[in-house]
Amino acid sequence: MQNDEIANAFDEIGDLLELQGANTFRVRAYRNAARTLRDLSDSIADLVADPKFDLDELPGIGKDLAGKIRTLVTTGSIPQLDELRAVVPPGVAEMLRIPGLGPKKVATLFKEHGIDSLASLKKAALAGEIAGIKGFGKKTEQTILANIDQAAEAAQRTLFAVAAESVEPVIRHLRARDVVSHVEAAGSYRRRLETVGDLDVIAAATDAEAVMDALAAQSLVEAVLSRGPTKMRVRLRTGLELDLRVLEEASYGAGLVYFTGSKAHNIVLRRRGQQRGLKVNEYGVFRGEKSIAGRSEEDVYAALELPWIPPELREDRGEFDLAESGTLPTLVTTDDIRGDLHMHTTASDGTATIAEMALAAKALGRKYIAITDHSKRVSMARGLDSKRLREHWKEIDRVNGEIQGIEILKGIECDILEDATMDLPDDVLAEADWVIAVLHYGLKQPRERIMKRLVAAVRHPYVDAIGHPSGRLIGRRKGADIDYTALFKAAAEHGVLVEINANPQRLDLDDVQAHAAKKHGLKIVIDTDAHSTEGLEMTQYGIHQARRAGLEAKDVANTRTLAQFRKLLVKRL
DNA sequence: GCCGTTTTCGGCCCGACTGTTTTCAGTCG
Repeated sequence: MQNDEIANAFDEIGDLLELQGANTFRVRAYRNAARTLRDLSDSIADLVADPKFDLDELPGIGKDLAGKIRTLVTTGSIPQLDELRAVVPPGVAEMLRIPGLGPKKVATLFKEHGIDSLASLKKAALAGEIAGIKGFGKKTEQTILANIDQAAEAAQRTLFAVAAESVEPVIRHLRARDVVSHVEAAGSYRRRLETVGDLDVIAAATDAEAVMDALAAQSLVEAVLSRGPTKMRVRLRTGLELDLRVLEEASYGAGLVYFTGSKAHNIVLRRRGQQRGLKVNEYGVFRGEKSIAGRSEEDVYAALELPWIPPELREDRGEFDLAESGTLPTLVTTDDIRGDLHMHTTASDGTATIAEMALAAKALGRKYIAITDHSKRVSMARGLDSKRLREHWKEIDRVNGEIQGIEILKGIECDILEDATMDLPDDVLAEADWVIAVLHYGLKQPRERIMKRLVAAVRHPYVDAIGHPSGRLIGRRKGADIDYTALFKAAAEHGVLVEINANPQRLDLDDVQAHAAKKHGLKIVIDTDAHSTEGLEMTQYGIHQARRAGLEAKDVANTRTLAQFRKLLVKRL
């Protein structure tokens, strides 16, 4: 059983308990536990099986929840969840997805009016029966009708790179206004999550109305959804919704902290404030009525006796311990990257030639690249067989001799076949400068077979790195079922690198696994997997993921010079 | 249901906005 499934079960218990009007702190305990489990790199099923490990050592997991995890892993179900499901039909929890309907209102609809699904809710709303219910009204009924059809679809999150195209023009537009002294995107966008739900923008200005007017006039804004004295929510033409919050300059830092989140990080900050007799909110840090910090983020953290914490680490996943002990990492940046070791050319499914890719990479400041076209198994992409690959490598040598200022390595993205053998013969792979082994096919194989393939590749004498390990496509395809602990142990033993693939749809390894890889002593390589010259600019997305994993430049192999990089390829020394 | 620098009970983060109310509950982030 995967960690996600266990976390989802706890989230579902939280939802169902909340609908029953359970104690809110009890509900929160289930949600906290779900978060802990979801952020865990180790397989929970393995931890359950490990007699030396106590589950209640995990944060937010006590005796009771530890028992429920064990029950779920060993029996496949939790009796409490089954009982809750029997009392609350599945359609009731689905109603929670409609904006404006929370647990209290949904409980009223279900218990007092027998509405138990989105379909029956829609019918009642169309018949005008909702407006008459106590606590409801005409507006609520209209909101339900306006949102119910899209609520039937799963909550959509937007890839970071796509969200950037919505929020950056808005930021530029507001920044150009005289009335605005500072403006910045906050929320999960600023934390560089791989996907964002909605956008948060925070501005410092004395005239909030003028800022909100400016936003309303921005060409991307389709509709104003709500507007108060300091806060406004709009829907953009791209479909994303955006919250704008306007604060005075003296509160800007506190507001930025508050709206950057994460929620879990903020809760720890405010609790920390409480322990020091301080109140922390979006206006500042207060001792009684008196504000003692708020102008900058650094002030706010300092008032809580902490150094400034980079947004990418603000998840309550250990950053407070690092901050307190003065051991926060100096996170890797795009400027640290010297090489790009995964890209395609017209030889397989890329759109640019070797020379075009090399010159574009050079223009971005790269000192070395590896050309890694597909191997023959990927026939759709015109993958290379031994003969074509050797010819391709000759061409690479020729171009390498012609272009100054960047070194081009002869590489290959070689498939690990379903039977755990490599797609190209050993004598060919031996001639490469650099071999990335990847799974493209058979991603749905059971964990045992997936691991057999990955471990075989790691042990192979000429494999230097494992590329996009899981093969996932965010929001579209679940990755292979991988035992990451076993993979990282094997990779460490054989001196194999693991990739963070910077393609915004992949970002594979993810932040949790990349952090775990670092703890296993592995070096990570951040590659674009570019299929065009423009694709070479995707390094930044991989950097985001690496920063969220807490990686420093020294943890990333391709921050090194080519000579130093080659020394990491122990199999080729 | 969890947890401990006010510790094994009694707390558990904080405020804006909306809609439905006549002073506030519910929802959201």
